[in-house]
Amino acid sequence: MKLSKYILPTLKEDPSDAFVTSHKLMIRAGLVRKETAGTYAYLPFGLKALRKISDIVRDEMDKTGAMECLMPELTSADLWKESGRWDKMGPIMFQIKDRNALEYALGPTHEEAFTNMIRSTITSYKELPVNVYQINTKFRDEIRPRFGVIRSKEFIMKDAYSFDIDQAGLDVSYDKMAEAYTNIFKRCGLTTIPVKADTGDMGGSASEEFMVASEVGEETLLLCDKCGYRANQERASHKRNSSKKTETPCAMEEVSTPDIKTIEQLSEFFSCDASSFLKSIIYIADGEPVMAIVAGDREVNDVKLKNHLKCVNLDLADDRTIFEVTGAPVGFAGPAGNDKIRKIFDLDIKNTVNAITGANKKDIHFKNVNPGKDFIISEEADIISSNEGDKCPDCSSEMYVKKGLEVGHIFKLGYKYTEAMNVTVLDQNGKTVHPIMGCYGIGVTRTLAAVIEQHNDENGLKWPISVAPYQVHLVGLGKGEDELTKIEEIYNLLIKSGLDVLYDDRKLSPGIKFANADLIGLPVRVTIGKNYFNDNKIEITVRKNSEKSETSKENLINSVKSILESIDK
RNA sequence: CGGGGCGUAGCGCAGUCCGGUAGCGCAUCUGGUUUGGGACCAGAGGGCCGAAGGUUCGAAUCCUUUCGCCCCGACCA
Repeated sequence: MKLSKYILPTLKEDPSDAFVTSHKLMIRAGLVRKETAGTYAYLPFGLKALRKISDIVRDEMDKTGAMECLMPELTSADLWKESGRWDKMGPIMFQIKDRNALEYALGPTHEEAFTNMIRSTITSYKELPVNVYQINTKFRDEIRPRFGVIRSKEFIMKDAYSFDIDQAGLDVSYDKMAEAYTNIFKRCGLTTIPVKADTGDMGGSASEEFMVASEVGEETLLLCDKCGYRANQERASHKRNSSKKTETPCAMEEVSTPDIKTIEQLSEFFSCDASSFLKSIIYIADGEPVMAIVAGDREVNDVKLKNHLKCVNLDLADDRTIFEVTGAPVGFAGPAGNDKIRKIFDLDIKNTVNAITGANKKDIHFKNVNPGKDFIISEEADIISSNEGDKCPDCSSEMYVKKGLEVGHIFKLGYKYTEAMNVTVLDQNGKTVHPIMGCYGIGVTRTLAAVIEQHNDENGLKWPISVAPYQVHLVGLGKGEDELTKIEEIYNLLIKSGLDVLYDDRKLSPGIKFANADLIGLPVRVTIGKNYFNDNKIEITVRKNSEKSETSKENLINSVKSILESIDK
């Protein structure tokens, strides 16, 4: 491809609306253009990289025996109503009507579509297991799209769904996907961390996320290097201290705490550590108020609480509700002397001694509050988030925290959809059974952004060869007809050898061409200039490490190919 | 949805406080000189100042409304 005829709108300056590296570079290097918030147009250069990624995904998926399909984007509301997600996922879906007022959703995911397809095509255990997938656009009405293509309203995803006759089969299908994912991300030049994750609204049992360590990551991971424990903060747990404090329990008494509400203010007022308090947070779980009680230095983990309550909606209660159920304004709630509300106690609470907590009266706290004496631990669960420094649940050594960007997610879904949508096959005994499902996603467009997050420097992109839009960047620095013809010869030579070449044939000064080559970051740069016209010397530069070498026209192809082979090793 | 910031040429920005009919850099086009790390000279094109309404003799600038974009939060297979 000749650059003079190529749409590659590179930018010298960072676009004003981009904040993260990948977003800036994707725009500066001419991969994408923003259409509006959360939607991007892929230009030729960006699409080429995207294709490289989807080709890798497709290749590895096909190797596992999975079959590529293509589901409609316009999905009937009936499908969603059947699974119960029309209302449940409502806000995230773009729900639309046709002229006859029939309802549709632009697919935010395709469990229903695939399940429906399988329902009408598979009838016997002999046909199982199957794994079907697609690489297709997803539409999600994100509350806040951000970071370029990392969180957008429209993005490309590879989603796969496995159907097995039993749990043992699902385990095999799941493991195959885990392996394929490891291969896929490795081939894309990404270092990923597989972590245990929450299954969220998807339901199901096991779930792993493939995370790329990144400052722009939206997830917090808890990691233990000693035993390899890796979990998303949403579901990470930690080993608790099992022993009770040795202090002698004292009698509970009221303390006047005018206008002192936050844990911070309380710590100062009582001059003691945040952990001495019982923090009582009021939530509304599917319309019912509940109180979550955790140590003052801890945060309630909404996901864990939601899972424990098995509720669909969990929100912080508004001020009025808080007043109604505690008899006090925000800041004075506590488990002691309040029997009206369902209370969930964190696992640590039973070991507290002489704690301080709200008295359910304005401007009053209790001190020397003790479980068993001043309140009963009616319901106990792990409802706090684990933090840096907490002890690993498996080996008790200290865990640390890293930010992660989710590029892939695999689930053991279970029977949720096959039951809800009544998918059945006949088993060996001629009995009607539901197949068991797994589902497996990869954010393809997000993976592209992740690759760029991991491969760049101050001058621009540094493509791994596997996803580079072109392998070779040919920079021609020729003047007259003669010289230009000689460069053209080299260009043709490179192309004939099967290499994918971008030839900068523009009439621009060398500085611009070099800066541009660095920006768009193709793995190998071949420079044809006066050294070639005078001494038959061709310069090869490796973008990744700036290593330069010289070769002749005769050895060019071999040199380039051997460099390409060695670079990413 | 809450809090903050911003919409002026393709891109990055100044001008807005203090009203007088729009400017800088880069990019683009023409001609010429240049050519191994973002060259130079001369010339040219390009903007209803996000939109609507209002105040005024006169609005990019003041007032009202509205739309959009970015950041933080809530949200998030």
